[in-house]
Amino acid sequence: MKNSLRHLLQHSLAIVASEAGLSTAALTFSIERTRNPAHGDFACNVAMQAARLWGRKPREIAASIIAQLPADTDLAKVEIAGPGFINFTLAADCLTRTVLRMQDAGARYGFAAPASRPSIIIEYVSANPNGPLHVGHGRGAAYGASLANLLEAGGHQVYREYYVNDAGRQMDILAVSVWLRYLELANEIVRFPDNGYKGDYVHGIARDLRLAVGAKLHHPAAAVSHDLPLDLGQGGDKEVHVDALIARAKALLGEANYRLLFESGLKHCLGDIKDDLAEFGVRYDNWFSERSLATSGAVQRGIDTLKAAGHMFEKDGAWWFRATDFGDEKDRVVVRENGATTYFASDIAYLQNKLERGFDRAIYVLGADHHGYIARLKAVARGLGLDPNRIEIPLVQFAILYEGGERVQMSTRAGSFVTLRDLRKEVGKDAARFFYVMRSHDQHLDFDLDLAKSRSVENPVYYLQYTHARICGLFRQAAEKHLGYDPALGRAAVANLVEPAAVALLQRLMNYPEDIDIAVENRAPHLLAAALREIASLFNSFYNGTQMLVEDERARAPRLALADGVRQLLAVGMELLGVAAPETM
RNA sequence: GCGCCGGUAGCUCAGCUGGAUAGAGCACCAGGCUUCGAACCUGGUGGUCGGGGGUUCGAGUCCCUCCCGGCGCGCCA
Repeated sequence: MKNSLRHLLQHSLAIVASEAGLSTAALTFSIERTRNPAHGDFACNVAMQAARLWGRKPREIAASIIAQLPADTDLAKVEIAGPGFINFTLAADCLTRTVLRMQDAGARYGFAAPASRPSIIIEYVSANPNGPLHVGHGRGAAYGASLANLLEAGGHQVYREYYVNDAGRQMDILAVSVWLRYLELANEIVRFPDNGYKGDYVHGIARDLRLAVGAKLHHPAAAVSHDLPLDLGQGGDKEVHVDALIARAKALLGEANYRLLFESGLKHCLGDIKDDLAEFGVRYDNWFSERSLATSGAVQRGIDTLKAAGHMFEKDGAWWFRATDFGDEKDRVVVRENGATTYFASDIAYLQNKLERGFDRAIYVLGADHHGYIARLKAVARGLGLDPNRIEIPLVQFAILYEGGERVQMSTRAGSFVTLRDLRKEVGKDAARFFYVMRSHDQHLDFDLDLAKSRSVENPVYYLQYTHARICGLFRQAAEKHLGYDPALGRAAVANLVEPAAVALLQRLMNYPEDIDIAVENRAPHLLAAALREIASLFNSFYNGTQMLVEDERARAPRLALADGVRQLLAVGMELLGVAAPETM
């Protein structure tokens, strides 16, 4: 609708401008839905914009434009208002035909044609597999999954990927944490490192490991702790201490057994994460192994690419990426003095890999604490000779947990956190998914656990589900009362939808495709959530004030057609957000 | 210190490229079920859009500055 109005206006504008010998080249204008019905359906600011450029009065320009406007069957009225707005009122049947458009489009109402927009690889969560997901990860999961669905609806081809950090020091720390718990089972008590993973799940992994391999990994406590540098709690350095412990584990266990230990931690944690996310309705097309980047030579190739392009230099025995050439704050180490590649080296390879797989865009959904990555990754893209605009990095702000009015501190390492699994058990998948994406990802989220747990009825997700169930109930009632629904008659008689509440609902429904567009372009699933709530609310107003199951078929059929359209729209919309649409509650 | 994200009703938050009288939910007040699902609906109270400048026909939105809060600035991942 906006587009066709824009066409009409541009046609008219060209005539007005040429008659006055003026140019429209620098002229931009907006067409917006009005909020006030007295202003018609759409308003355009073109006359005011032109007034600024041309130095004439806005209302005079508006009058000239209207005079040249071609006739259009969708338009009932065009008028000047306020400082020079041009207000458009649509023809009545243009509005009611929304019901027909919804029926014709079916579940895809508001969606763009598949593959009509650039293809996207989107990565979300990608938490290190060294413990269970906590509620902070939940937000990234809910946002990422909903966004991926939304992008698909918006015509993007979407590929969902999880980057598994199955290499690196954090995983080694998990391995030794498991090992020490394993030794404890045989009464070999070694002081647990301050930097180790203290969560209960580590004991569980250790027990499983003991069952699986027996005493194969056993060593006396004295041999393990012999001559280790002091830990933080002993007045030493926790990093140095834990690194020494890792080295000790490798030395005592040997390559094969250390691998066994390492894999037990990885398998367990990754398996737990996969199950957790699946139960949360968060799915992936691929789980991408970080380690595979090293073994396949991708890491080396990334480094070579940067070297060949002259963006690497050697200093203090290490190899650096000259990120400052591309707008980053500082240069970044890629290969350490000891020859090991950094995590950043994997990032380079992974980005190169993603874009070379043929995706037009790569979206990284990251936590707000990773914002330093934006400049860094864009610098890498440019260094690799790729367009940095192909990378988008929406940051998900922190979810701050409150329980009993107190802020809950979270730390994976200290083992004190609320897991995503616990949250799902308490508030349910649907409420949790909706709660997470109700707000802008850019906004800090106060997650009141008490409210979410004990008074979950107040969660707006129930409003949507209730509305959906209510419409389903309506059709059950229709069948019982033998007041059937004739879709064809509904189409034929849509002009009978004249109640103010029906008109308000139809207007909102007519606008829905635009809502989807805006949500897609802004990577903002919360806008979809808001649109669904408004539509549900408008439907409930209509429903409450108008008897649906009336004897008169020509009144009943269009009302039911409208209700059916809303039902389907809500069901599809909720599915995009990962929320179930029950038929009864 | 530098950088990123915020500051909108008592609370939690919406507010697409700058548009008309700044919205919703909760809370509070007053109403609505012999009738399709009252987990609903109708109406009302409630605002220096953090402060101050600026840009212009017009600023919650853009620019500058200050204040407050969160987060980040490793040869960690």
